Amino acid sequence: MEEMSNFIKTIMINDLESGKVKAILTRFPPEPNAYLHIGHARAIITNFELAESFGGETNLRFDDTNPAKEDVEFVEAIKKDIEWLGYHPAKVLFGSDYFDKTYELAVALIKKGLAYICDLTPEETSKYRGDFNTAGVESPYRNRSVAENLELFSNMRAGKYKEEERVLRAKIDMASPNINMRDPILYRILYINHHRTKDKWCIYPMYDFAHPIQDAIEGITHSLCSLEYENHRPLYDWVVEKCEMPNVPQQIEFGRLNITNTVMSKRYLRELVNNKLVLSYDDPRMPTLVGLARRGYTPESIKNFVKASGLSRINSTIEGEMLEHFLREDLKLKANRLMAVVEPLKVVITNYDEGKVEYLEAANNTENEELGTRKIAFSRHLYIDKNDFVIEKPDKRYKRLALGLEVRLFHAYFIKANEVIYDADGNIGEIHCTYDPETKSGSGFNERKPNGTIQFVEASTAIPATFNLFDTLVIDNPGDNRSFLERFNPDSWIIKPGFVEGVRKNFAVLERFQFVRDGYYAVDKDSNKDRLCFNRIVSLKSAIK
RNA sequence: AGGGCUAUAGCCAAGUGGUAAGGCAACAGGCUCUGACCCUGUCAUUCCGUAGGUUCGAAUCCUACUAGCCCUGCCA
Repeated sequence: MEEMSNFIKTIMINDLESGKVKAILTRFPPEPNAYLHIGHARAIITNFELAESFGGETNLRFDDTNPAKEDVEFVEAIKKDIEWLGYHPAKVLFGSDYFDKTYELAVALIKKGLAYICDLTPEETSKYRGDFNTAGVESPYRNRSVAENLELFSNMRAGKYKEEERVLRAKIDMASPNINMRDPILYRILYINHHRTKDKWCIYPMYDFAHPIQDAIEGITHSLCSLEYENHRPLYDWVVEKCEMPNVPQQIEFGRLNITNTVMSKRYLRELVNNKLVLSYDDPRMPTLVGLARRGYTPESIKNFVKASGLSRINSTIEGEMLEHFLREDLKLKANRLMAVVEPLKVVITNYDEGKVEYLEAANNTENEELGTRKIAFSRHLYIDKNDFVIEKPDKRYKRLALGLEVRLFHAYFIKANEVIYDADGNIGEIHCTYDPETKSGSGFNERKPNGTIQFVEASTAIPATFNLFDTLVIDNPGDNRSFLERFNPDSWIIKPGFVEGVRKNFAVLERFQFVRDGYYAVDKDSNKDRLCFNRIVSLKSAIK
């Protein structure tokens, strides 16, 4: 599990050994325009873990060069998410911190004759750019004098032109097969209040110009980004070279991470929230980090998942089962395992005194003694799960309760089902059982084997709970022609009322239950910290299928 | 169509000339006061997109082909 992102690691090792770099410095550069999701986790974890493995560091730098889309709400949320994952950026920076320097470098480029002010309209610019099969046509403004460019650029900054009236362009090659090199725009005019620099600027650098400069200024050694920036690397390198940055960062691309049956795009997530199909960005159905946290995912489980799933130059779609596996694994020894009943079925212990309640000792986690024990109630009136009872044992593999059979109630006694009481509709209403005092949990009773072990809760002390049954990630049916919003089915989030055992001291009422394939766990509704239960197996398996 | 990139099992993914790691999923069995967990076994038998070639020897080198992804925002 410690081995990850080998191809990048190899590059770093080589650079360190050859003396090209002295220490590794990476950065995570989100644009503060959305909440982070599990896909971003790959970038965060890769950057931090890789740097750390070489004793290096990682900066958090907000890429805020487009004030039209960005907001402080997101920078705060992103900071929290990174903290939640357990990472500590060496520095927290903003692209806008470098606006002065970026401007200076643009001026320097103009002086070198490597950049010019272009008066073409956006439409004309696009037309002049050509296409995949046609070389671009040089802008008529391409050969303005340095002096004129300098004056025009200064005027741009001073707010003498309207938006879209002029831009600063790099003078590279209009015939390049890489369209990014056909005199890319470096600066555009935007009369928008920036969330940090307010109205100081009315011109803003484009990503392609700002990003390499920011990396170089900070001394970033390896600038990791996703595959779609491959075509931008020549431009990235051009900027670093022509701006004569003393520090030369290296851009390395890697594939994005997707999860099956999950929608990850910012646009769709935003639509879900804006159309109120989910409660908010931290709705448990969302693949955002805050959503996953609310569903009970631990930072460790996400980190282990990302590390184990590796990294390559391929956009991967990993099965959701793998994410769940790492959650189960992480929770296995950490979580207190309480008992719960999703679909309650009344059980009356006919040979137990009415009104008496006894308390039995139960391990909070049978695999981890350190989590201690708790007292659980037992009385004449109990609930078990409907799925744990059938009239007649269907086959030898059936390990639950049936009429005439005996099972162990986990942490308590053997009970034997003697009679089924039907309700007015003819459905199974309750079961009358007898218990055997000699089989008390921990007594070492060994004279006969029960037909399995099931969970229960004591009726008078049980706490009503809400179970979210299918609150998986957002559903996406690829073959369906309807719009994404129409395909999203909020009802896939099935909520069932049930009970959780009610005797415990240190936990608030549990409200949200997340089913993870063969087990489930609950999240404390207030603190979001305590994760409980990892027990009930059978009924959930059948419920999910 | 021009350019760039990628192709290893159902899903991820190691491997860079020496005879296909690992994880998830799946299947079979064992154990069990949770049918979970745990344990055991099976899961690419000349095979690494296809076809050729070089070599004593290739997934790894060469050639050709095929498929997929990205690129014509004053987004990032």
